[in-house]
Amino acid sequence: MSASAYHPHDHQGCISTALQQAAKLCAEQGVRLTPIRKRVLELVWQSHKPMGAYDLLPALAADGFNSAPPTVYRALDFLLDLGLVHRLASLNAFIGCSHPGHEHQSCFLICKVCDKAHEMDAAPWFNALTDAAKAQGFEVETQLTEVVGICPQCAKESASKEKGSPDES
Amino acid sequence: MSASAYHPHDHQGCISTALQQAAKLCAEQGVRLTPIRKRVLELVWQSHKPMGAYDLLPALAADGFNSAPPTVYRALDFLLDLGLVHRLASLNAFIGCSHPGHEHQSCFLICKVCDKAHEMDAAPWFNALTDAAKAQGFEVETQLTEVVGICPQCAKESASKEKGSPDES
DNA sequence: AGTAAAGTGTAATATTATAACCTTTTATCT
DNA sequence: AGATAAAAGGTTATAATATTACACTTTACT
Repeated sequence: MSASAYHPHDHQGCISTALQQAAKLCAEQGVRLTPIRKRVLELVWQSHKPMGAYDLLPALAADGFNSAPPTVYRALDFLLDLGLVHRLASLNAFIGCSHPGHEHQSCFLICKVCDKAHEMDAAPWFNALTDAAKAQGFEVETQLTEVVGICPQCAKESASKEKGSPDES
Repeated sequence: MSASAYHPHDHQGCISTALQQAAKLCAEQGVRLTPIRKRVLELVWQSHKPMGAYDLLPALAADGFNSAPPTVYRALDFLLDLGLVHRLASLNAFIGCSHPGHEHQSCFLICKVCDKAHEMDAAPWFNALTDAAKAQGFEVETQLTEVVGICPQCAKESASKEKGSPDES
C-alpha cells in the first residue's frame, strides 16, 4: 500500500488491494460484492481523484451494465455503508477508502491543482474537537473534514516551472 | 451577541446585529448592501438552522422581489465573498456567519435533532492540521469541518422525555 | 420446487446550481 | 445635468446531482 496518493506508485496495486480488501470485508459481513458493486469500486479507484457519480455511468455502460443513475447510486450507497468509499461533500464526489474495515475518522487533503485527494487519519483532531464540543454540551457523532491546498507533487512541479510530464495515475 | 445558537435567546438581536455588522462591513469595503442582499441575509438569519437557497425564494417572492434562482444565488455569492454567510457543504445550505469581518477558520456543530448549527472557532485544529499536512508536504489553504451530533438543548429534552415545548428561534 | 429477501431495470422527477443574454440602476466623469 | 461605464438585477433555459416508485430478476433458504 502506497504512503501517498500524490507520488508515483504502482496504481494497479492500489486497485487490486482495494478489491481484495472489499472481497474480504464483504465475506466477513455476509454481504454480496456483486459485479456492479465491484466494478463501481474499481472505477472509483481508477485514480486518486474523487469521481462524481455521473462520471462512472459511461464506463458502466461500456461494460454492458445498466447505466441509469440509480444503478451507480445504489452501488455507491452500498460501498459507503461498508466504509469502502467516502463521499467528499465539497466536491459531490466519491473516493476509495484507503484503509477500510477499521473504524476511523478521515480528513481529506485535496489538491486544487491535480485534483487528487489523500486520506489522512483525523483521530488527533477528532478527539480534540469532540472534547471541545463536549465542553459546550454538544455530543459529536460524526465528522467531516476536507482541506484544499497544494500537494507535494504539484508544489514541486510548480517550483521547477514545467519540466517533467505530470503523473496521472 | 449570544454565546450559543441552541439556548433560548433574543433572536431578533441576532438578526439586527448581523444586519448592522453587514452594513458596516459593506461600507468599509465600498460595496453595496442592496435590498435583495440585505433581505437574503435577513432570511438566512431567520433561524439558526442552515437554509437551502431554494428555501429563500418563496419569502423573496412574498416581498415582491424577483424570485428566480439566480437572484438568490447572486446574493448568496456576494454574502459568501464578504464572509457574511457560510455554506455547509454536507447540507447544501447556508448559515449566517456569527463573527464576520474577522479572518477565521470555522467548524460547524450541526444538531441532527433540531437541525441548528453552531459555529465554533476551528483555529486550534486548523493549525495542528496545517502542521500535520505540511509535514507531508501539503500546503493547506482552506478547510471545511462539519460535525454532526446532538446539541445540549436536544440532549436535555431527550433526557427529560418530552416535557417542555421546543424552542424554534 | 416454493418462497422471501435482496438486487437490478427503468421511467420519471426532485433538488441544487449555473449559463447566457438582456434591461435597469447606480456611480462617475465631464 | 447629460453621457457613459460598471454594477446589479430580470428572465429563460439548462446543467449537474440525487431520489422515488414500481416492476422484474436473481439469490438464498427451507
